[in-house]
Formats: sequence, structure tokens, C-alpha cells
Amino acid sequence: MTRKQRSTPASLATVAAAAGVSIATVSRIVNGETRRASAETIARVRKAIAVVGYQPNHAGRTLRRRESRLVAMLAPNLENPVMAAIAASTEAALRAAGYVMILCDTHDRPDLQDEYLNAMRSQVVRGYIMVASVPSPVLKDFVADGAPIVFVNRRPPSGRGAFVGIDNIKAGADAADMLWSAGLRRCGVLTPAQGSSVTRDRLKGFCDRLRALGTEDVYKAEATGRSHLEIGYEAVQRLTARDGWPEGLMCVSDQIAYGAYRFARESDVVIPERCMLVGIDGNPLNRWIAPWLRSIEIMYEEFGQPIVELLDQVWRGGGNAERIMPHSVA
Amino acid sequence: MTRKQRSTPASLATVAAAAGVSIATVSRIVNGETRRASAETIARVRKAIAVVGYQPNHAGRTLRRRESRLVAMLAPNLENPVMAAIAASTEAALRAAGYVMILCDTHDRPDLQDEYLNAMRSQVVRGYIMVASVPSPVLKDFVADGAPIVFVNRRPPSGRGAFVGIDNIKAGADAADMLWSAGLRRCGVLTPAQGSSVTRDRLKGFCDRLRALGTEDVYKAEATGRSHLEIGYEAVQRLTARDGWPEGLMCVSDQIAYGAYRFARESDVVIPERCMLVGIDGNPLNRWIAPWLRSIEIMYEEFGQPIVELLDQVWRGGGNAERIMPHSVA
DNA sequence: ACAGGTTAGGCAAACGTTTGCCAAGCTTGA
DNA sequence: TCAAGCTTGGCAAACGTTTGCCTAACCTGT
Repeated sequence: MTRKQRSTPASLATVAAAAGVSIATVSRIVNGETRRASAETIARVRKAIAVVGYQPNHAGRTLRRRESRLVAMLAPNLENPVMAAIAASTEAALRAAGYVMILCDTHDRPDLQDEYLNAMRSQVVRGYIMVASVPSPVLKDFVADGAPIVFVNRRPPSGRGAFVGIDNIKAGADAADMLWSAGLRRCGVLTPAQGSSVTRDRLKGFCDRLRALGTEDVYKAEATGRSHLEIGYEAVQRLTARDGWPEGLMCVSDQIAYGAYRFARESDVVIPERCMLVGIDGNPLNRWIAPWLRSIEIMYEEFGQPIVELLDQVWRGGGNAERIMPHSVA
Repeated sequence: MTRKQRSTPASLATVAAAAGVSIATVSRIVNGETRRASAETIARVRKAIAVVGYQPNHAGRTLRRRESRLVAMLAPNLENPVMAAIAASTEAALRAAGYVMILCDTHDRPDLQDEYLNAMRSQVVRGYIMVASVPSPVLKDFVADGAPIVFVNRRPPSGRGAFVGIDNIKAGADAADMLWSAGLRRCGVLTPAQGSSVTRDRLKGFCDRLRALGTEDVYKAEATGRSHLEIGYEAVQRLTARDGWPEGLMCVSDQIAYGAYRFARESDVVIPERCMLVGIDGNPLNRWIAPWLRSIEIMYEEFGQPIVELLDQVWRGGGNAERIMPHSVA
């Protein structure tokens, strides 16, 4: 446990000199190649490693092996609890598998996403995890080049590729069931204006199911904004101005529901008695401070494991498997 | 914009061959050393760079320069919105300065923190950002070795070192003022049991101010738990069981306030009429779904800039400056 | 014509690893 | 006794950069 002074952090050469063997031998022992050295040598080298406090230099290793232990995760907006939960669980899973995660916040902007992709490539990262990616030129190149990528939540723009996410159509349908089985018949839905496939699928699942159950009209409103919070606020305002308050309102994300809630409160509309709100995401905070919100629960904190499994599969050459994660009603 | 095929990603040698110059010349041009080449050569090399799609390999560069553009951020619990906000803003600030952030979730555990520190050292990271760090052996070694570290929120265990955070004593005092100026006299405070210096200072600032204003008794309760949410729930339960509901309750973090709120709701105590809750953090979500919570607002999304500035200062050898960030009442 | 200075660019040695190949010594079987 | 094989370990070449030093060629002033 003795630590070397600051000067220069022990290298293979340091260890080799201390143990009186060659660099090659130390390297092999560090990498667990035990059959190439006698037990006695191994012991001596291990001791030398401990005494000089040797830690392998990843730059050298990366250079030689032409691959690193770095995995890049590109996500829009880390302040969104959904992204934070995915990032946290992925980080843990990667760590357990011996990798290190680099986190990049793309702010949902194609240009920033491209900039990051290029920066990551020159870091020689070993794989990419694209959470809710947006189509962009460099991403397209990467996919075409067969770069090891796992897509999360939003499917790859190019169609095929490894994917981890939920069945959004079914989630939308389940939300519809929640409202319907509560006896509510006049229902609406709130979405972002330029929705991704995620929100489109949730919307579709919801509307289709409601119609299948016998609803003739589903009130819809959409809005644009910097965050889903603002979108929810704005959209519900439009919807109610046009059609009045419905009995039930599906929000394609919890954050949108929060926005709708604020408007309801400011309008003295009491939730959930006057209008039942259903969200999708199942933010853990709900049970603490938003008990009025029913939500389709998604276990984002369990995404990490399958994401890393898929990445591993991609590395092995297994092109485009996918994992559809379960969701539940809460 | 032409992209090379997957084979091997263009190196300096590729560019040199394409431009008909030596590797050294290309390297110099890439690094902006324009005085060592004629304008004509520079143009030819730049063109070659573009045509082969050259991106510098950071492993080689790191190896040679003995320093990388990687900065490690170690934080407990990424799912805490406070950490997420700090991480997001730091990531942006680092990015703007040309660095790349590696994010590690220590779960507040000394052993994991040490493991990460070692792992980061062998990645040859250039600096460390310790958010709410916990004392640990390796951290102590790093500090002793003079590693470039910026501490955020919690001060360095060893006393001196660069620090970014708020004046917690004053924040506590401000919370006391909020309750007092609302005319509330029977006040309490909720804290985690094994608090850090952060919660201790907030507690101290609160109690001292309240006493200075003339309160003779401040009701206190603490609890342990996996999260501040649970701590708040548990602590308020203890406090009210012992002393009944006070008129005002200070919670050393917003999350604790959320926990307290849940218990109040379950006990049919209406917040804030029957008991005013004051938190510290100013979670942006408050104005959307927790309007009953008053809070000391901290602009965590502005921590990134000073953190990077301090890191820069540390690199330049400027030992242990600190930035006390402002907070406001909301 | 020549000394001295500037400009433009190449050579080669590092940085820390990994790994194919070689070699010396030993064992074993015929 | 010798050939063949195994064990143990070293040599040296890469991987992609950066940079101190060298060297031509040109320029300028006398």
C-alpha cells in the first residue's frame, strides 16, 4: 500500500526494474497470463507492483490495443429525472462490467450531438449509448460505419440497431384503460408538438384503445416549449379553452402532467376530482408530492443492465437485438 | 466531408502521406503552429485533413503529453436533482472549455469513491470534481499528493483546497427569517442523523438566528434513511409525536421537505396553513407541483462556470481559492 | 563573395503498453 | 546420445503524438 511520490506514477518499467525482470513479463502478469512465468517470479512481481503502487496507464493500453474501456452516453437534458435515472443505472452497470462512462448532454440538438460524437470518437471510446437520440449527419455516418451503438427509448433513426425501451403503444393503451375503467368517458391527451416516435406511439396507443372501447371523440392538444413542463401547461390551456375541462387527461410524460397540474391549480380546478390526470414515466417523486397523479410506471433504474448486455452483444457482432422493458400501472 | 471506410481511422501518418509532407509538419499544423510552414503547405495539409477525415487520437496525445482532456466528476446519487443540476451545468462548462467529463456515482460510499479515484487516475484524468465527497483513504492520498481537485458543496475533509458552494450558515439563518417574518414562533427543524458539514451548518445557522430573534425553544428531530425523502418522513413523525405540530418547519433540503409533506398529508395536516414548510435547494419543480413549499433557492445550474474556473486556477498552481455562490429566498 | 540570420520542414526519440517471435534450459522418449 | 517438446522469459516492433534538434535553402547587408 506504499504510495510513490508525485514525481512520475510507476509504469511497467518501474515494476520491472524493482522485480528484476523484463517489462514484457510484468505486462503478462498484470494481464493474468500466469502460464508464462514461474510461481516464484509471479510472486516477486506482484510484490513489486504493490510496493511501487503501480496502476496501469490506460492511454498506453488504449494506444496499443486500439480500444479503450470508455463508453460514451449521449443524452438530452440531464436535468430530466428520466434521463438521470437511466444515466445512474447505466453508469452502475457499466462500472460493474469494468467500463467507465462518459456523459454528454446534447440538449436535444443535432449539431451538439454531432460535435460530441466526433469528440468521443477521438477519445477512442469503445461504444455509444444514445438516449433519445435525434437524427443527425454524423450519427448516420456512425451507423453506416457499423459503430457499436445501443439506442435507448427512441429507436435508431435508420431503423435497425440495438434498442432498449418500452412498448409505447401498449403504454398508451394502458393509460386509456386506466381512465376508462375509472368510468371516465370524456377524455383528452396532451403531447409535444414536434413529437418523437415515443410520444407519437403513446398517443396512438391511447387514441386507438379509447376508440376501440367506444369513445367517439378524444380531445387532443399539443404545444411547443423548452421543457415538457411548459408544454403541459400550454397544451392544457389550449385544450380547455377550446373544449372545456375533460374528465380525464392523459399526458405523454409525467413532466407534462406537472405542467397541466399547475394550470389546473391556477384555474381552481381540483385534481383529480374534477379531472383525472394520467402520466407516463412513474417518477418516484410522485408518491411523495404528487399523489394526485396516476402514472404508467417505467423502471428506468433497471435499464442499465440490459443496455450493457446489448452493448456486449453488439461488440460480439450480434447486430440488432432489442429489449422491450416492462411497464406497470400505478 | 468525405469519410474514410471503417478500416483504420486516419492518423497523422495518413494525412502526411496524402499531403506529401512529414508527420511532424502535420502535427504542428493541427496544433496551430502556423509559423513553421508556408501558407501553401498549410493549405495542402488542411485539405488532406478534410479529405481523409482525420481526427486526432487522444490516446496517443495523452500518452505523449502526459495529460488528457478528461475531467472526472464524482458525485453521490445522480438521481438527486441537486446532483443532476450540478452535473449538467458542469458538463456544459467543461465542454465549452474543451474538456470531457467522466461521471461517477459513488453512492456516498467511501470504498466506491476510492475505487473510482484509482480508476480515474489510471485514465490519466486531468482533474477531479468532488461533489459532496466523503472522507476516504485514497482521497486523503490524492490531496496529500497535490492532485488537482475542486470540492463542491462539501468542503475538503482535509480543510484546505478549492471549494465551490454556498454559505450554509447564512442559508439556515435566512430560512429562520422566513418563518419568523411570517409571524410563526413555534418552529422546528428536520435533519439527517449523521449529517455532513452542510446540514450541520444549515442547522446551526437556523437555530442561532431563531434564538437571536428571541425564540427560546427550537424543536429538532433527525432520522436516518436511504434518502432524504425517507429521512424527512421519519423525522417529522418523531418530532410531531413528541412535540405536536409546530407552526413552521425548516427542512435542511427540499427532499426532506417532500418527505415531511407526505406525512402531513397522511395525517390530514394541511400544508402550509397549519404548518409552514421551508426547504433549502429551490428545486425548479417546486413551482410546478409543490407550491406549498417555500425554499431557499440555490442556482445549482450556475455552479458549472465557477467550478471550471477554479479547476483552471488549480492547474495553474493557485492552491485553494473558493467561490461562495449566492442564494436567494423564494 | 561571404558571414549571419531567417524560413521551411524533416529525423528520431520518447510516452506506456502489448505481443509475435526467439532462445536457453530442462525433460522425456527412443 | 539425440531429437523433440515444454517452460520461462527476454527482444523489439508497433500503436499515434509531440517536440528538441538538425539542415538545407534562401535572404540581407557589407
